[in-house]
Amino acid sequence: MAGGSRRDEILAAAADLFARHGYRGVSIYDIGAAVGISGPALYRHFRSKDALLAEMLVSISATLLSEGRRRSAAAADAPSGLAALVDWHVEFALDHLPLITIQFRDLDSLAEADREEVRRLQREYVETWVRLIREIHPEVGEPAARAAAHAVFGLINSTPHSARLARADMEVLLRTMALAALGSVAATV
Amino acid sequence: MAGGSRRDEILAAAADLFARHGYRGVSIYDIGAAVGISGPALYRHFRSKDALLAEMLVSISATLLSEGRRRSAAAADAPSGLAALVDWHVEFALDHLPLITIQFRDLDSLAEADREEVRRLQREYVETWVRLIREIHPEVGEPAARAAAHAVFGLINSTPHSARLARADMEVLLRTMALAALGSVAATV
DNA sequence: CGACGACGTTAGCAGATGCTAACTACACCG
DNA sequence: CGGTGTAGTTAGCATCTGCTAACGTCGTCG
Repeated sequence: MAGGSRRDEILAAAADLFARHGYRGVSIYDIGAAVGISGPALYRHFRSKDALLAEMLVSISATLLSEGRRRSAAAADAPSGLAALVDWHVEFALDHLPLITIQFRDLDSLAEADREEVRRLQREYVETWVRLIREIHPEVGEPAARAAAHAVFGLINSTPHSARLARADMEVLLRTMALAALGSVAATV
Repeated sequence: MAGGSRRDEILAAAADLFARHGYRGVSIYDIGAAVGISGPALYRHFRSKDALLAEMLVSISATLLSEGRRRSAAAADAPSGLAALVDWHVEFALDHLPLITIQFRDLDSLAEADREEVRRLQREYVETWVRLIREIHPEVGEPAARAAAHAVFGLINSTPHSARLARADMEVLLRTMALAALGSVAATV
């Protein structure tokens, strides 16, 4: 059924608006106008404004996790697994710039249940990174590895704030910096 | 005059609330309640809710800039100047965790004029970094250096998302990763 | 053809929110 | 003692916003 096309159109428009003005800074009228319908027509496609955001955030974190697992598992050894994770995250961040912004800015606008679901997925994703980091640097403690993973996310997710570089150059720059940062972690023990 | 104490108390409480729920997720009643007064009493100290946020953001970026300039200028050469910037930014991020969150999440909630003022200060701060990066790596283009600076900000500003490490350890970890990331930039040309 | 389901419209309600108005309590000072 | 400025109170207005209700249109299909 191609009936999902309108839903997807709405999701994309909403993502763009949320990224620019924040979840609470966008009304359902704004979202409707962005796809050519007006206001409450959204409720033919989504149960609530919250549900729209929830679907967005859950799908982001689920995609990050499943594809991240797939790629790192396909690697021959730990270092190339970590490199695959870096490549995947960079690729995702550059392809879905608005979603990256939303995920770590509007997460708290979610209802308890959905927020927990997203947090769970994010935690598992982080654990994928942590496991590989500690496999490569066994002397690094788990909290330090987790903090390092978050730091690399921050580095890669900085895209929305710069993005004045050609995409290919940006890809190389972020990957290089991320790997260098990860490689330095062992020295901090 | 110690009359500024109430203002400062309000600013601190508001920063904390804004960081947790976002500017638009906090009402003036919430802020009032947080300092033991109720609602509209805030207007004895600030012209508007916007003005409160504006003062916060301008003061953050002004502090970052002026102290950043001071410390990097005091360094003997470019590499130690850049290291001084890293240290300063790490120190600030760890000391003012809520402010870091607010600055790059609620900037768009500001009125045109104030937002421009903050952006100007931020741009000048970034330029301080860019100049030093290019002095060390002359073969790196200006856009790449700027993107690299933003990436390092992202790395350091990841603090709010982790922070499970003892402060001293976090300081070392972030500084090491930031310097390693910066050192790798030349390899991307 | 007529029923129906999908998708859209406008009107309007209920609650939250920024801000003003009017008033009060009190410290300070000539 | 009376006047003044500071810092607080509550009541209430105007606006915005999420959401529901009631209704219209149209393609599909038994």
